[in-house]
Amino acid sequence: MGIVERKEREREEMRKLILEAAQKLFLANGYEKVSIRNIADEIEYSPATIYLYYKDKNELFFALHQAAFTKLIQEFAPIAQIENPFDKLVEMGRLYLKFAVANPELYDLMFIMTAPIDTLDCRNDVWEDGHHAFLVLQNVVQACIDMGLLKHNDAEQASLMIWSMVHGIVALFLRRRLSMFGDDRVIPLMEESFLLFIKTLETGL
Amino acid sequence: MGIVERKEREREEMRKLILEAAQKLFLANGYEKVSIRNIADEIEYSPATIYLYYKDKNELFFALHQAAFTKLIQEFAPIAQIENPFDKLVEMGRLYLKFAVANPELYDLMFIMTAPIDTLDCRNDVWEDGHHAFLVLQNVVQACIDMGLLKHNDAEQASLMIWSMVHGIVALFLRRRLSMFGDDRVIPLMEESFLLFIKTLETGL
DNA sequence: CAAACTTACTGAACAGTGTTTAGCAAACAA
DNA sequence: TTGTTTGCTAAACACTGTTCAGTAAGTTTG
Repeated sequence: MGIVERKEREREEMRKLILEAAQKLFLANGYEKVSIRNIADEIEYSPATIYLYYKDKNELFFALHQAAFTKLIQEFAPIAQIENPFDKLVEMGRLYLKFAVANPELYDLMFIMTAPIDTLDCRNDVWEDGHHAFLVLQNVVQACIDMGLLKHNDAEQASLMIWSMVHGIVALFLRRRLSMFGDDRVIPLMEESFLLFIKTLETGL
Repeated sequence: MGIVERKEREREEMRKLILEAAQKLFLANGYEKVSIRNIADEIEYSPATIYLYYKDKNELFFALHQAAFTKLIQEFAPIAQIENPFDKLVEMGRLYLKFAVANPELYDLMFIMTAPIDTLDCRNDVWEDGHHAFLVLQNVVQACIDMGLLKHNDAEQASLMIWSMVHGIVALFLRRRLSMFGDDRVIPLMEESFLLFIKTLETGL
């Protein structure tokens, strides 16, 4: 009686098929131009079918947002090799920036768009992916404090400040609020601002 | 022959009527639920009429975004009284944060939504409102440098770093990425993070 | 004043959106 | 071979932004 197991498996495959089609269209055209009908066309099913596997578009976006988090975490793997926690912190920031610039749509989905978060809100769920990622940062900051590399002793506060700065520059860039600096200067300026921030952590501005 | 003048005046009044109706609905229901038809209903005109005064929805959003900037600048007026440029900088940050928390939809329109910026892009225009606001910050930072209150000597870089941090915390909050801290802790945490940032500017983290 | 022209506005349509539902055919269980 | 469940879809609903032909009023001209 392996039928229910097979059904379960088929169901998961269908969810994956939808998700990957959505991801493909999403990365190719940007999230604004991805409609349920587009995705349905892509996988050669009716639009209504998608609703048998995902409650609504927000839930689909939430699943995409989760996939983006696993990608970010993968790209963070190399930092485990770094001994010094402050160097680790700096490299985390650099990789975070790099990820955002290389995957603007994914970053948007993870940290700017409200769509994925809306499903959490209406399910009274917590944002586990985000919380987990924040705790990774907080642990590194705590390690810095423990080794006397940072004098401020509240790791949570310090982590929020650091995340805010890095997110800030990325968010301004992705939502085209740095256009006044000119297209050719923006990316270098972002990097310089990040480096200046690191220097400021060490010795003040 | 004051007819063309009167017509011009009536045109401006109509633009204002549309803008204020849009603003009202916008602040009451959030931008996602404001449609051209809603606005048309509000002012008791046909939806098509709105297109005689604004090219498209983005242009209307751009006009709203401009109005929000004049509001922000108004709220920044008191900082002119402050002598010490570093105190000025701190107060600017505080007012910026306050504005964002008090007017989340306006802040979103100014610094997060892409809609208003899209009209600039397709007109090959520059973001004057944003650039002007940034220069206000940059001037204060430059004054700090000139008085030896900040040691880093590139005011543009330093300003971008400061703006990024403050925008970052606001953007994370407005897009509900700080939910893990609990509704009651978020606002205090934001303020603490900001104060920690100021302290970091002075002496490092 | 009447005719010609201009302007301001609108009803209706177009092409799209997310989402729901009734119904149908195939797969399964009895 | 029945009866039941499952997977899927066509069609519709209620929206969205936007365009355009047509109308009625305002304005200018003869």
